[in-house]
Amino acid sequence: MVVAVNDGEPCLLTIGQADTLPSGPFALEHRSPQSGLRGWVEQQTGHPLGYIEQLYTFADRDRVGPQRQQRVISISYLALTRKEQATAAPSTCGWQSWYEYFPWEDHRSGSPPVGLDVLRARLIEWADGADDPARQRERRQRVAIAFGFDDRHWNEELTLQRYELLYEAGLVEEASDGKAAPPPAAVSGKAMVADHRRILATGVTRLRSKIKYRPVVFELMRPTFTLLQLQRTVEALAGRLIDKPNFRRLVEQQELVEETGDTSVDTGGRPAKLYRFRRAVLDERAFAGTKLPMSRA
Amino acid sequence: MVVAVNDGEPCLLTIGQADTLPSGPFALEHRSPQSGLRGWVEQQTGHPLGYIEQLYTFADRDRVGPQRQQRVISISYLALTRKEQATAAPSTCGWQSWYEYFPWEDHRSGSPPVGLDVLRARLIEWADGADDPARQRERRQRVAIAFGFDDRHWNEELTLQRYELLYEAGLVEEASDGKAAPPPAAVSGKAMVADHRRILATGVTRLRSKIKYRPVVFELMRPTFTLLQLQRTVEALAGRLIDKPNFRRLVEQQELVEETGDTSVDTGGRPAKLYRFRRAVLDERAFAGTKLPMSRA
DNA sequence: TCCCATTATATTCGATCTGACAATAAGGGG
DNA sequence: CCCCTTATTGTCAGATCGAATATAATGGGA
Repeated sequence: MVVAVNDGEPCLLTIGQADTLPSGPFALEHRSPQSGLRGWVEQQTGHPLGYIEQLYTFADRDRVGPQRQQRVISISYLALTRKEQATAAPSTCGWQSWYEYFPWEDHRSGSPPVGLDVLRARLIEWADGADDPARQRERRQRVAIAFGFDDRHWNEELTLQRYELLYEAGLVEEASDGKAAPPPAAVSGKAMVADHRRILATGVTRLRSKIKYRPVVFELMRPTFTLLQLQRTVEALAGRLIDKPNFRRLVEQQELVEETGDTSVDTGGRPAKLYRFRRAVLDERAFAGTKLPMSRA
Repeated sequence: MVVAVNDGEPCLLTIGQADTLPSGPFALEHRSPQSGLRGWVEQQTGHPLGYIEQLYTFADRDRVGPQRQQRVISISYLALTRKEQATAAPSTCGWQSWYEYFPWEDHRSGSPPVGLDVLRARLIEWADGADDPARQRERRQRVAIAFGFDDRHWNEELTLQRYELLYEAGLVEEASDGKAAPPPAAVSGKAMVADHRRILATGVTRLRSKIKYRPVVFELMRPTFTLLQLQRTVEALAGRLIDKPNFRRLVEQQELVEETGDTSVDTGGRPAKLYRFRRAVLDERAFAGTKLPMSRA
């Protein structure tokens, strides 16, 4: 799964009918699958992959086809890059906004995305269709948490849980069992081959979580950028709006960026200072998770 | 990597001369390696694995031996269980404190572990032995961050980084290149077969991070426990002390536990209330990472 | 030229959280 | 009944966070 953000849209590299993630067998000439992936993508996009991370390894029997008596092992990766370079890429691959596959995940407009109410209604329908009342309550609760019902807040990090719920409820095309038709693609999103959309959901979840404690966003930025551009990129990934002054405060007090001295020729209004990522922070600081109530030193 | 905590010691299941992690080839009769692992460990320990998580998949050429022209794929897992059940386990496997392999990681005594000063000295030596001054500074900084020099605080989540630094500096047995002898095992820890100690370091890092945002500790607890026992378990994993009142506040305000009504027949002092894990929280709440400066809803 | 729309940047404020520490409660043993 | 030990509760200052306000710099139009 190769991700880039341009013009405020989080995009993903696809092949085929925009329904397949780039993939291939390991070639033995590479030392690791990582380096194989890197070479392949750099050739395709003309841009180096700044960041690669393993997502998950699938080794289940019966994953590919129904009754193959052979185990296929697939290692999925998450990679970050930029797509600006208009390279003469083969027409077999292209960039797609990832919200085409998950329309319900884009909350940047301030209001819920179109179709989310439809999904909610059908999810409640599904929950109420459970066998016994206990299971009904349990389903309703899961749906309420994942999709932010009642007084609960929307949690952008639950992308995978949401996709799994929709799958379980038969509301995405991949899970259509013939019983009930899923909603139109504008609501339930574009389907992908095999379990590729699930891998995508895993990657989105991982990335939305990761940007909060490691400075990986900068892999998606141009060498210099304004703070608003940086914010828009984070918003694109998170799928929700961020408070501008607070975002600036956060970035500045962590000393993640430094001014270049230049200002941006922008789209109107006061010119914005240009910044660059301070790569030194990667050496200066350790970026780790959250905290625990510590004891006296 | 199978982890349990008993009597305040974080333990790990080993085979061989306590230098090998349990492992085996996938059997085709299992649907997934996960279920194969589960069955195998349950048979060995007599206790169900409460939690399994994939750690990392190694698929590099040359990982096993120097010049095998065959790719071996290893999927490593982290699993949590309890070891109380004195099962008639085969003598081939046993439990070892994980601090036997990482003595420098145990900061629960309040003071730095014995031997850490030796490692620090030799690490600085290694840093100063770099080719050019720039590389020297870079090494010193990495060492200072990972091992908490100067005014920097000890960060328990950097276990993997620390092990990798020690490896790079040739201070662990696995990395001995014949040049300089690593410190004695009491300082540099017990070595393991192949890269098993690196996998272990990965697992420790992951677990130390995970306990902070997901309630996985309870997989290591008995059905009922006192808050101090819970705290001691977390401390065992984190390798550092926790403030008691603050820990209690954290656990209670998140409603992770409920009183059983009983009190513990304890080792002296006021009896402690017994608690049990509220499994319902897993359904009630979503446990996700940290926060981002959000916008007005 | 001056005003205004637009966007950037700086500052403030109250609520909440966190680390640190003090105080009180409830047992057992001498 | 005193005292030791551990459990439990409470307090308090500083940091952090979400929210909102105030000021600055540009271009465009009256």
